[in-house]
Amino acid sequence: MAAAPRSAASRARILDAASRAFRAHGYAATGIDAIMSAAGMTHGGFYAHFPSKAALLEATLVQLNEPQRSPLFGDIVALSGRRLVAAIIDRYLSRRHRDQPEAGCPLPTLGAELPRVPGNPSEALAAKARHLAALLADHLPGDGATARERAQALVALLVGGIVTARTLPENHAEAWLRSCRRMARTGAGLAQEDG
Amino acid sequence: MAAAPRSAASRARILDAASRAFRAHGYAATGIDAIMSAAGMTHGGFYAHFPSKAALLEATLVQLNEPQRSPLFGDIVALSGRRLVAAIIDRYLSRRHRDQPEAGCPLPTLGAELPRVPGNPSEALAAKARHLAALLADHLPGDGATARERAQALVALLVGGIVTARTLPENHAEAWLRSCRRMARTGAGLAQEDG
DNA sequence: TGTACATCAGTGAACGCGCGTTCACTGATGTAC
DNA sequence: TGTACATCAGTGAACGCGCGTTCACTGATGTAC
Repeated sequence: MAAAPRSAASRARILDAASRAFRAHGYAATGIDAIMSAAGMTHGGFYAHFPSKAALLEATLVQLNEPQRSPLFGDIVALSGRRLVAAIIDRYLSRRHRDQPEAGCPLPTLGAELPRVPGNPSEALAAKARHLAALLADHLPGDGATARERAQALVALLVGGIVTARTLPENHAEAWLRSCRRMARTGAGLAQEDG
Repeated sequence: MAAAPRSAASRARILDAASRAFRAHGYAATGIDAIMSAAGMTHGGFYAHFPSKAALLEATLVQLNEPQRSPLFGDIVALSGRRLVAAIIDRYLSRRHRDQPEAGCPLPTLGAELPRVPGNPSEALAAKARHLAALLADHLPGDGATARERAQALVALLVGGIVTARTLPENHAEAWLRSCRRMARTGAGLAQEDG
């Protein structure tokens, strides 16, 4: 039996605060002090819940990989086929996702930083990319190999669409995202519907 | 007349070292000490050349926006039309670019970090994205509006392809990049040639 | 119900350490005469 | 050609500051009897 958790509620608050802060400001730029403040505590108590900042990062990524926790896709499990694919494209490449990194996918925010952090935390990110590609592949038209290929490129387009849209000023972001959504639908083999 | 530069060669060495280090390790994670060491000097002399670390970042981005300095495209100015587009896609989404961030495009490495840094250094990155999109649009098939749209999404796919491929382990990166290249060619309206 | 004690969760001060920045100084180079 | 001096480029020690981590301590909760 592992040691009993101290306070499950506190641990969950720390984990949630960290998950949002890492996505909003990056891993290195987020201090434990800020995380604990957001969780309503002082920084000293942190080490009763997690052995290190690196372990906290790992825990946030594991949690984000739980399907039911997936930030953007919680309520679209009822869909399937091209309606599912279209919904993922539209939610991922949305203005809301661009503007709220703290509530979005960790790939655009942490994808560039984590491969440089010692201890391979980017493995969890790679798993996220592969899971998303597998989900898309299951619902794309075409045979298996073609669908898998398209799904991989689609993930890249989603991630890159958000990364680039976040560097652009607000008034250019919307048109940019629309262009990305259009290529995503075409690349996915979906019929072009509305803009 | 502005003050005469101290040592143009030293300044250029600092700028080059910083440009590579920022792309390799990110902006915040790169110390002035490391940059000056790479330039063959001690850290104290830095402020004779640049007023601050932020100004150094700005200078590196401006330099990377000079067309003739563009890291990946130096020797393809002779091409045009779909051959140019195909060459950009193949070089950008290459194993070499994935493996050598310090010599590559700043968008995948700094795209997520700079929008969070105070002082809007990401404006220079946005300019990079727009310049690349404009270059592609000039050589894509289709009318102006369509070409511009496709070019924007293409930039997103290029950037996202490298970001995601860098999170993946080496043995999966090659197939992933190939998938991205294929969708990029299709999305650009090019005929599918070899893998 | 009441008392004594053990355990628990969180506090806040303190520790190294590295970073951006400053600055007095050194040695080399250039110029005046 | 030689001397005296000013200027320049880079050195290295020092400064605050913030961060990850540690730890002695406090107050609250639970349990034994």
